Amino acid sequence: MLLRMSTLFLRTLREDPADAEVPSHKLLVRAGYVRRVAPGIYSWLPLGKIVLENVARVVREEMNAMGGQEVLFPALLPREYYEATGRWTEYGDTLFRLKDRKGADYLLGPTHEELFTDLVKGEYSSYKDYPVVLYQIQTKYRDEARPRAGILRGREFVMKDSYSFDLDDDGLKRSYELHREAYIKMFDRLGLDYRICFAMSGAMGGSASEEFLAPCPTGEDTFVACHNCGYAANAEAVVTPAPPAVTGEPPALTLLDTPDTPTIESLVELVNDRYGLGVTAAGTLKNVVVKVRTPGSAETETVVIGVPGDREVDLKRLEAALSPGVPEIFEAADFARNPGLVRGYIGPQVLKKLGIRYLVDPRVTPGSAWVTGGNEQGVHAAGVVAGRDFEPDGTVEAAEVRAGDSCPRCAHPLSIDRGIEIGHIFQLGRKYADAAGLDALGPDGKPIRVTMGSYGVGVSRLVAVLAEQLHDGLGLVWPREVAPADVHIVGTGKENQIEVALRLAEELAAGGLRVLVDDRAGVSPGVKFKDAELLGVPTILIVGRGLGQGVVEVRDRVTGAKEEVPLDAAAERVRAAAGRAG
RNA sequence: CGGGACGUAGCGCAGCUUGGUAGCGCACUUGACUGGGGGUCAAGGGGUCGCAGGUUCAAAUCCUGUCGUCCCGACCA
Repeated sequence: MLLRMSTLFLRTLREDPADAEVPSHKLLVRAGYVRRVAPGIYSWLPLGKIVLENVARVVREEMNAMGGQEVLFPALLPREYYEATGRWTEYGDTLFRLKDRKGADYLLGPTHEELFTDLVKGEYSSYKDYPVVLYQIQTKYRDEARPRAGILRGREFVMKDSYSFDLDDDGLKRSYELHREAYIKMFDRLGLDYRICFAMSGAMGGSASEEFLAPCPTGEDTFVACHNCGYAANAEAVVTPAPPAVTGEPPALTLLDTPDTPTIESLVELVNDRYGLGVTAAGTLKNVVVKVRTPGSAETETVVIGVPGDREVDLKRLEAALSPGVPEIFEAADFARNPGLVRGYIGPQVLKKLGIRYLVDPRVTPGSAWVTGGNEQGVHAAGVVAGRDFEPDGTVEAAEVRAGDSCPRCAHPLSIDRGIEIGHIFQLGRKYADAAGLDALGPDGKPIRVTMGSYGVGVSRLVAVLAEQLHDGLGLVWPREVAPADVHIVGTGKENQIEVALRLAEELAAGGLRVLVDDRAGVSPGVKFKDAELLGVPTILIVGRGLGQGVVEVRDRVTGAKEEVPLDAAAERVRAAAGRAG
């Protein structure tokens, strides 16, 4: 492959685009890899397209190696497929919907569980056909509430999604493990820094699930990690270790006169000043009211969430815990309709009487005593004991996770970081097979319900994540496997440098190397160097002022190391750098 | 959904307060110089000032509406 800068469709930008915040977005636009078309929708220009294809190639190779077979479904889908599984309604506003000329409902696929399931059902009917793994690399559409960060979180993106079909749970586990290993191989090949985290299976239903997160300050996902036992989990999936139940004589319930205590801090201060109780914020029980909406239904259920007062409710965690229900804010009008709930002074003592479901943080163990609302303006209560003064309807993981919280596995303090989800694997189970009636005929002539796994990799997102993790002050720094070229040859000078650069380029390209050569006439050396650094090809070969002495310069984009090499040894030197010696 | 900011050349921005000739940098074209760090000089091309309505002799500028984009927030009892 030989790309000539003199004719390449490329324009680099000196300035950052105004709408870019994160490094990957700025650099991919500046380096001429992508251009914005609409919010969350981008065009891939020649160099960007090459990188995208390279990432897809790595993903494809590893999928094929683990036994996956590639298919391709349409992005444009009729409503009926998503009707059967209830996702036409469950998916909500995130689904891109459209109508054809007859007024029939269509959608742009956000994922393709239904299609895969239906395809297998149509073709396979015997237990002898299983197991099978199918995948596709395809454009997906999600009408995100707020697309942001350029390629990192778009409304149109390329994703590899695969599905495994097995006859029993052991088979599913095996398929899941195979994917896990394939993902490890592909992400290692891409040179990424990533963590495998326990995850929630979310709206997809199902059980075991892990996310591959690339640590990154601009990441949208929060995850915890234990440096003692290796436990790592998405914040939404972190399990709070429950302290043991409290035994012994419970304190008496007493009402406290607490005017003007709108915040937990003010409450703690006043209670300690006035009553000398010595409570901390963690000893108070904060009760948050939400409305929980079932997707596709107009009905909402009022639910009260109880968390220790020193912690906020993490809406993402709550949402994950209540899924597929969607929690909504309880507004003033809602309080007006529920006079039993006294804003700012809610205590769980009355909830049973009001018929309101009460879910508590796991720290609220049986027998534990709390300072909480007195259900009357200006009144709180102390010695409110779980199991005696109120009975929770269940526990919920809704409280925020903090650095230093105990690891659920070994009790070591957890660290907390941000990351970008690049892959997700999970054991779907039989949800979609049930919806589609996907059975295999067993050896005994009886149907076996198939069990499925679902596995995703954000292909276009990986391009942005690589840019995010691998760049410096000068520009992009691609790992060789996905770089737009193996070598970027710069010809600069007014003698015959460009001619020599082109000759070298042709020689290397003929030998199978992917070559980008800067053969632009009348462009100053500074500009060419800056462009080379911005574009991020791993090896830069400069044919410049040294040519008179018969030497050229080889630079390593990653380390910045420079080396003078005789002209006739240059090709061999570049091949060695590209791992293609000989 | 809520809050904030912004829509002026392909990109980044000024001009708007105080109405009257649409400007700067990058990019682009031509020429000369320069030739190892986004170089210099000169001459150019490129604009329905988001859209609609209004005020006015006159609107990028003032008023009303509308559309769009970006950022922040999404709950603190």
